[in-house]
Amino acid sequence: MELVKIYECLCDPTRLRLLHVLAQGPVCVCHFQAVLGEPQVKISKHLAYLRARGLVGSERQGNWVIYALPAKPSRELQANLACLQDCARGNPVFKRDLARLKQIEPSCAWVRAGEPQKAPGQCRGG
Amino acid sequence: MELVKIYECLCDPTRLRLLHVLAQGPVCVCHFQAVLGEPQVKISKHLAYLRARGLVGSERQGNWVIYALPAKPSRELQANLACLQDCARGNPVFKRDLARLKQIEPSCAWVRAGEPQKAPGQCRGG
DNA sequence: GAAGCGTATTCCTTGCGGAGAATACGGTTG
DNA sequence: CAACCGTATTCTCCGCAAGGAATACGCTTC
Repeated sequence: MELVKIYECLCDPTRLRLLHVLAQGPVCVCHFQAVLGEPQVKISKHLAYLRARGLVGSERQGNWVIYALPAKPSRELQANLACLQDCARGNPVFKRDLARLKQIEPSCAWVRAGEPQKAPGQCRGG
Repeated sequence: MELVKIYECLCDPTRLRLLHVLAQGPVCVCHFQAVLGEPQVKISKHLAYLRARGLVGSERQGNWVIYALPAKPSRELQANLACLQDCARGNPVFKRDLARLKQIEPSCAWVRAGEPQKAPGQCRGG
């Protein structure tokens, strides 16, 4: 059952936060580090887990790797991502993640636009 | 996060089927055996897993133990159970379970009514 | 109270996932 | 090409969950 694989991806708090943030749009690994406040290995491994199961896709842009939700998620995935968004409302952890994402956002507008990066500058939102 | 516990319960095919069937109403263990076609140990252990995490409740009636979804599920649980019902539509495994449940149903109307069992008779739907 | 039924709990083995440390990789910059 | 950055992949340890076999439990019946 594909459903089970989806739930396996959802049954870890870190992955839940990653997917919740990704619902806002593509994000690179170092931003995930800043937003979640978790070490790079942890972020990277959970993203690999999600990618291996088709819940996210990735694309390299220079040094950075941008992750995004699939363009055409399956019906099951779509339903569960929507459910997650719904359940996340009111949860302080998820809200804090979004707040941090907003703070960082301006420094990576090019990610959203899909343009190649211009300045080598810092990726971490600071 | 309570959400994670819910997803941990959902990431096994047997438990998914149990919960899906339970959405139709209370069911006793031996009916689960008949409906899912799985051995008693397996059913019983997965039900214990769900009960320990508050996803189901149980009540003894003579020799039988009847399981049911909680009367007042949390918002998260409610949302995810609804999502599961939605995703289950069109899935042959889930459909087959419901079909078997319908066949058995007449033999355990007393379960639904909450009455104590009358005849000792066979519990397995046959 | 002994036998029978339905259900739960051990015990064991197996495999997978999580975490951290160290290291390897690909790409960019001088 | 050397140095550096961002990211990925090892490796090892540990805990938990799944499965099956055997057994224990609670309740009913005779």
